[in-house]
Amino acid sequence: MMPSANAVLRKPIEISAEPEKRVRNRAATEQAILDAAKRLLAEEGFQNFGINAVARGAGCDKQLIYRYYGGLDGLVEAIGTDLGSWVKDRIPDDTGGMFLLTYGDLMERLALLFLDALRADPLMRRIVAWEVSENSEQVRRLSEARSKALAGWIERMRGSLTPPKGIDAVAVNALIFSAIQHLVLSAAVGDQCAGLALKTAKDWEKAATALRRIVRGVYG
Amino acid sequence: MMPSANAVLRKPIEISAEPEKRVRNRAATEQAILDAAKRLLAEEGFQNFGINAVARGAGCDKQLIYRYYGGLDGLVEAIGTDLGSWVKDRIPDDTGGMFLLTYGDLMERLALLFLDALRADPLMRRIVAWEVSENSEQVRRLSEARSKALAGWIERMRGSLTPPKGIDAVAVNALIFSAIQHLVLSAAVGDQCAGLALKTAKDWEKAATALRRIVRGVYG
DNA sequence: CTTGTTAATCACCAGGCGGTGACTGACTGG
DNA sequence: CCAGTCAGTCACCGCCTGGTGATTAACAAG
Repeated sequence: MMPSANAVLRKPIEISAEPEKRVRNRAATEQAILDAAKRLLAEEGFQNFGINAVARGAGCDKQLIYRYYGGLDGLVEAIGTDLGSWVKDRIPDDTGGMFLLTYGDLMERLALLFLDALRADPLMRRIVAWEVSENSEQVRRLSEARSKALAGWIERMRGSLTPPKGIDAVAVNALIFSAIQHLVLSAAVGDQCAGLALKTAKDWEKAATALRRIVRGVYG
Repeated sequence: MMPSANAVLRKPIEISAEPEKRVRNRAATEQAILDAAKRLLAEEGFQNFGINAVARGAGCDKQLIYRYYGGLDGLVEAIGTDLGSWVKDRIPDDTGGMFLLTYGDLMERLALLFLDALRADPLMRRIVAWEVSENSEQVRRLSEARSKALAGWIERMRGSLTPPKGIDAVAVNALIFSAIQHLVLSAAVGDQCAGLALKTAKDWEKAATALRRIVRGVYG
């Protein structure tokens, strides 16, 4: 049965400059799976996101995903847990040296920070798109984790500032953040949104100006 | 081989109160396919939208979809063509008896009309969600048809009104319509958006008020 | 060297998908 | 009456998906 030839065939595929393969290291494999899942979701979107694709991306057998995460659902939940630390890593927690005197100052800054953060994070964008496209249990949990982290961030930044009397800040802010999310998502797939080009830095500067104007319009 | 039993098996499944089946009517079949596609897309979303599902929904063989529409792409394009008439059917084209004196009056009315129209139209919502989730050729065409129809509607309603000087109306409006779209989409899947409940009529009234406030904030 | 544990893999399953070519059966014009 | 046209159906293909035992291989302890 040509054992030597068989051995050659069975040798794992060696991508060049990959000297040694980690073997029998559960923690590392778990991490590799989680990383692959996040990478895949960020790069390919949720459409072709499945057990097989993740396993392929992690370079391991899909069985391990069932073992270590209890299936795709558990894996998605693990991503959601990571999401809690997203805000911390991606969005500055201080005021950047400026003194925020009014609620309007605060919201302008938050809106612009959120805009940039979302633009820079493909994974987050895919999750937002996922949220408005599907209603499964897994995506609902993901959505919850995200909104909780975001609300926490806002609360932390808010300090003792309070919105102007007579304004439903929750509703207004929901609209403002909705605007940012849809704008960024739309730009990510087609470099434009409702006739507004969103490609060059100058385009984005215009969008930011409009956003500032809107925020200032409601909050002064 | 029990021909009689075979005949029974081959008899088409009769759903009760379906007395006669349309036979050999191409135009009707084409329409049935298109209707099934729109219905499926509206009810199930783009995730499980495929040749087999549409054929099943239309109660005909998928081969006919290839023949009459040249495949899924052509079918989607047919949906896009229909989209042009959406605005006409769904959103009033007149000013509802009110005189719009300012650009702010106009945009407030447009925003509220668009909000209600989108809330009432599941197909449109699915298409919007699709737009921000995928980048294929078919969805790009769909997106284009939609945005063109929308832009035309706005242009028609605008009349001779012009935005205030010094305001980038394109950018501002893109943000406003983005806000509406994301809000409605978010509500459609989870009855809320960024902590704002969107279930009861009262909830929506709050959202509409906030929207009015935002529009008035920028356009006066 | 043997035994047990556990990381990791393999082989296989049913079922759905998009897609294609051959077929049936009704109507129609010569 | 017969041949052509055309709506509609069927059977099949290869591929991929999610999911499940059974199996192999590395390592540590006795």
